[in-house]
Amino acid sequence: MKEKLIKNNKVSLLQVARAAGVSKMTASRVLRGEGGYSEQTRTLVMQKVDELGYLPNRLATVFAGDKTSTFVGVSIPDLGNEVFAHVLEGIDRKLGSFDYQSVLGLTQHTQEEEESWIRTVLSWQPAGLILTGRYHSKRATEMLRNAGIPIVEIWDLNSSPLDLSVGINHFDSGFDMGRFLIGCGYSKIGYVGTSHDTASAATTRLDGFCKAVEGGGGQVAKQLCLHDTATYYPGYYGTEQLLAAGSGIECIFYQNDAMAFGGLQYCTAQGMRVPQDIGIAGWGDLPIASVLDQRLTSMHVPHLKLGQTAAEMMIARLSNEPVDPCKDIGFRLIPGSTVSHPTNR
Amino acid sequence: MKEKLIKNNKVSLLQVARAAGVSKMTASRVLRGEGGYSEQTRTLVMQKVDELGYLPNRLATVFAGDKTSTFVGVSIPDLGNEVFAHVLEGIDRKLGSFDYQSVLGLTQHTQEEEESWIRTVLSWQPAGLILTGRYHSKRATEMLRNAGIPIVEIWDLNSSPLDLSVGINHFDSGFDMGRFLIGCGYSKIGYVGTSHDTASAATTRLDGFCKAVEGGGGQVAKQLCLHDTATYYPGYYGTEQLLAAGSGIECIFYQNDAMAFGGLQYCTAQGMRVPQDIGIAGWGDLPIASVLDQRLTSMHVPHLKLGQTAAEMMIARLSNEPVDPCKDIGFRLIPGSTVSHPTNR
DNA sequence: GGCAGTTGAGTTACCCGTAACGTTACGCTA
DNA sequence: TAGCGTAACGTTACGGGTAACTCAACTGCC
Repeated sequence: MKEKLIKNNKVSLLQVARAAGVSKMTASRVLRGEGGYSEQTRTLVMQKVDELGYLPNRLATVFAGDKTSTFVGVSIPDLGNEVFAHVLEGIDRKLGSFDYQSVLGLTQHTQEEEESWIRTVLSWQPAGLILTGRYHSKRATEMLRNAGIPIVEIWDLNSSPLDLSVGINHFDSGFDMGRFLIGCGYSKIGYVGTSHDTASAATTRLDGFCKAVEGGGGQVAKQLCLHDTATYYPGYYGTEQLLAAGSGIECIFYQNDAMAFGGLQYCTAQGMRVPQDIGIAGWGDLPIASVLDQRLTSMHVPHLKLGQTAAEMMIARLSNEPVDPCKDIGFRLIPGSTVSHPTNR
Repeated sequence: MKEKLIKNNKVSLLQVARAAGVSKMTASRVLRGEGGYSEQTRTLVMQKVDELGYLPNRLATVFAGDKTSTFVGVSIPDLGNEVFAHVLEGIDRKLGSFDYQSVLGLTQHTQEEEESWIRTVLSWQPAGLILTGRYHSKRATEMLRNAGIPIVEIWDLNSSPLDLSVGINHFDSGFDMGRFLIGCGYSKIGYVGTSHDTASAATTRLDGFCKAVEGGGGQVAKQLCLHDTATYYPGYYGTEQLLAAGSGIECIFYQNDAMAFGGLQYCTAQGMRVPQDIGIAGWGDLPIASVLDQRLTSMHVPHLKLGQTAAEMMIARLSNEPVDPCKDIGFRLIPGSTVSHPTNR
């Protein structure tokens, strides 16, 4: 790119104004359409804008006005997990329609990554932040409190959020699934997931699940937390590992539907019948479930809507409209046919 | 947030300097660690930084230095399609490790969205742009040329890029798949996809595919381009539509593996055997393929690596290192077992 | 003819950090 | 003790746009 040589070819407002034979201020007024100029002047200025290919410098605007930008920082653990890709899609589409831009941060499920990302992104004077999860490092929390900008914590419902929160109660969703599986007559149940972090929604879910199972007289015979991403293949080999011990597990609960599908495939490949020989339950109700010949037992969570809602709350706050600080987006159990229902017995 | 009332609580360098009893410049030098101060001064300034919770304002830095920011604009068509989620993940991880941030733009496959996003994002003085696809509106192209920043066009390999390009030759990948299927002995082949845009990689792929099939004496009997997202369920019902006509189609090529899996499920549900009764070929080699009991015929494309490479090229350019302007990331045909091979006949 | 009101345009200060240069103070040498 | 070098720090200008203010020219009305 030879243009780099002329790197100061950025056309500024002053140059437009000069070309049009007016002052910087007049040009600025025309650009902002706030009146105080003649139609003739307007036409002339706009013509020069076109001719010179002037693009406003928003940094200068923010800088001058002591305002915030139109950036919204969005932290997401990872995109290999379809769930979060959908959440992000919901966020960015909604933000975009209000002329805000997402500044992405993939925090890889670690608080250190999150803290360092928060520090960086705050230095860009964002209009607000949307963070996945409710657990942040001490220094991060401090920075967030002092930032003086709207903050939406998503995914994990937080009854005492830093500012705003939208998500679901993961403990309850795990609990409900546990109770449901107990109700189906299972007593020895396994779990396959990937989270090895105590401060994560998946862990909270598992806690709720265990509580319900144990409270219902069952037993979470084995919990497998793989060091891997929560997708198909880990579900497959995780199931293999889980069942290898031969501990008489009757049903497996997975961290999400992708893993559950992996597990389903493993079981089928081994000649096991689902649900007669083993029960399979997923979580999240991912799109893949729509084409399986069995309805996967799962927990429906409106991912896209969750993202949209987070963005809407952010925008409401930015527009100084009243916002309910805590929003439970809800979940819904899908009984499906990959576990055996008592009525079928 | 009551803090909004004190919205000017932003601590500036001047305040730190005053608190430490030094000049702004001294404080600045300490912060940048470029020497020219005593150890005593350094300690004092850093202490005040901590006390006051000072966070640098990077807008001011960029503004002052006439430099570019550490933003990289990244345009992606949509995230519902797993393929692009992986590409984005590759990009953001790599950029992040070099302290650059992605500013996301979901362009929904339209040039108008892209143009408007480019205009906005350029006004933030990004360090560079990564764009999906090689087709841009006239005005967008103009803006990009005048921007004077590195631009990486990804996905669709572009032999004469605006600046840099990395991707694959979609025509060839379609052509290879077409030739392969013809070699398998198929002659009446169908296609199911979602793209209704002539300026898209999927369309280019289909063109290559048709050319190979027709050149090989076969026939692309029916092409279905749904107005939907390229995921599982459209693959399912698209297959239903395609086969409803009863035109004797022997094999179906899909826009990607997710759609192919949807199609596979439809066919199986209808009692058809794959590949004996019908052949199924996908594209992209998505993770789901790793757990199917049949190896899905597909085209492997290193999505994550594509994203990483794009980010690496961007960083090289930004560091003034030499970069090969065109990089073919390549693809690899996966014969799989969902089409009947001549050797098996 | 004088004055208020309107319209267009110019002036200045400011936002925050950085580069370039100017100033001060101190220690060393002759 | 004058002279000089240099470490340490201060001062100033700048960048692009905005807000608030001033100023000039022209209109219309009494």
